[in-house]
Amino acid sequence: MPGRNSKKPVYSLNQQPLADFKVGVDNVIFSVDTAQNRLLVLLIMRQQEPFSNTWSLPGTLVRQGESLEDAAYRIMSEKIRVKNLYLEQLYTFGGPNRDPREDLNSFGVRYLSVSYFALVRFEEAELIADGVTGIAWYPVKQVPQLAFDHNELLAYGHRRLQNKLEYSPVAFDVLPEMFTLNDLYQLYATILGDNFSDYSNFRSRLLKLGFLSDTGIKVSRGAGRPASLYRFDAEAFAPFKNKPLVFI
Amino acid sequence: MPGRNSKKPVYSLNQQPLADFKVGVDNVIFSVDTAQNRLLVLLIMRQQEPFSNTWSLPGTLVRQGESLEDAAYRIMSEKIRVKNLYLEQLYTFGGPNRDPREDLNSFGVRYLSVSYFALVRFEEAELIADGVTGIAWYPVKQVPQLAFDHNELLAYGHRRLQNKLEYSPVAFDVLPEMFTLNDLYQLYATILGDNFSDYSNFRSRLLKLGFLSDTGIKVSRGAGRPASLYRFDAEAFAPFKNKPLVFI
DNA sequence: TCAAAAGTGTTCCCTATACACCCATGT
DNA sequence: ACATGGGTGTATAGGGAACACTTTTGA
Repeated sequence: MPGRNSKKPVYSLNQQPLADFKVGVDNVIFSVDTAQNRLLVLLIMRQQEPFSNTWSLPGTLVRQGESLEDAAYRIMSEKIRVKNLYLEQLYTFGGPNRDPREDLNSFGVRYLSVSYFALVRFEEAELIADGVTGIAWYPVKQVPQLAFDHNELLAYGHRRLQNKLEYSPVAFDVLPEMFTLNDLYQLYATILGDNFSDYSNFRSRLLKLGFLSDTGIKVSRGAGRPASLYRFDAEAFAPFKNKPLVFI
Repeated sequence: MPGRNSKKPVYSLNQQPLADFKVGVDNVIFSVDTAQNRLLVLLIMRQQEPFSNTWSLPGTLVRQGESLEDAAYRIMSEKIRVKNLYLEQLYTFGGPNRDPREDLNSFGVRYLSVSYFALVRFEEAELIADGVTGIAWYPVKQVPQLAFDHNELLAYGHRRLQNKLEYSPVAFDVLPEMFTLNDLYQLYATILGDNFSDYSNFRSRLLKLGFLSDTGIKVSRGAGRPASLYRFDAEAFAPFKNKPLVFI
């Protein structure tokens, strides 16, 4: 294999030039505003070309020695301070001419984008405003036109989030240590859309599964009977691991 | 942004050098040997370092002007001649030091791998033996130690195939135009493992869904009552599109 | 004492499962 | 005739959807 930086393109065995890539990572970061029952996504106002002054998903280019997941976490840490989160790879877009930068001064270098989706706790997620870049939580239902193909990416991430929620216990990664069953229900309802299930049925189904333990502690929120705080019991959940399990 | 092939690494705004990538595509290609009821995967005997003389999943490096999916299809067309197939992106591996080539004469270039999984018709898939490279269908249950992290990749692809089968009509992409319900049942049984469902229940469930149309044509295979040939009716299936639909 | 929220129970219906049984063909 | 595989029907159990009802608090 020829060395790096030879002026000629690298050829494979059958003499076809290989493409050179920079790799970007874009994150679809969701959170749930339980007060207003809205699903939010984190957007960044771009300051550079291409798509300057356009909202976009937060992204970065992968650095030397950095894994894809490292890069995904780095984006998070540069934009928000969070404790609880769930992160998972989404999809990879890599067609030529996807990124306008390929046409400019790139000299044949292509841009490939690996996307991740994340779910974080809204209450604890503190946005890092650097005074230069615009950054904001947008209700998913009201996102404007985004840069690149980010609208599609968001749609794809949204679908994936909905599936994850139905089939795996992501919710507990993002809920406080102790929570009421109504907190849990609201989380499901705002992500999956209303009418996804009756509250009392949701309740009994989950309790019957047996991995939610009642702490006995009661909390009162305004009028009404106080609610029990529950805790997710990871040990009791273990047998369900990797099993198709439907929560709704 | 600095031009290509400058001797210095490319720096982003905050002076961190970006990684340069070559992008590989690896395919997990499945087929079903209905005669012997075995799920097969296509393996290639590597001829080059690293992992020379080791079985591996068929792969290639992405060329200039070629999309990821193009590359995935190119792998297929270089190894087998197929008509019916289903292809879908799987996962992207991109950690540093994943590929031993990065240590050799790569001078900092990293190798990222985007994997695809495919399902093809075994009967029509004609392997292209070039006399040099070993190529073979291996029963999934008997695959040996593979190059790179390909065993994990295969396991991941297998799980994804099973899910796909349960929730979407992939089977019909890979079945002949007309097929008996037993053909369909066997396909499901060999991929999902036996005891996934009773035959007669599988039968009535699918027929009730209403997107399989009886052609009236009968085929006799040895002893026993002749079976009806059915056809997948894409129009009748349309309403189920994107809906969670369980076949098993 | 009444509204609001938490929590329990009941009814109905649908469907997955496990079979038993009938049908049409080759030998 | 009978073995073989295709195809139909039925009885039962469990679970989801809808909703009525009870309990415990704040105002």
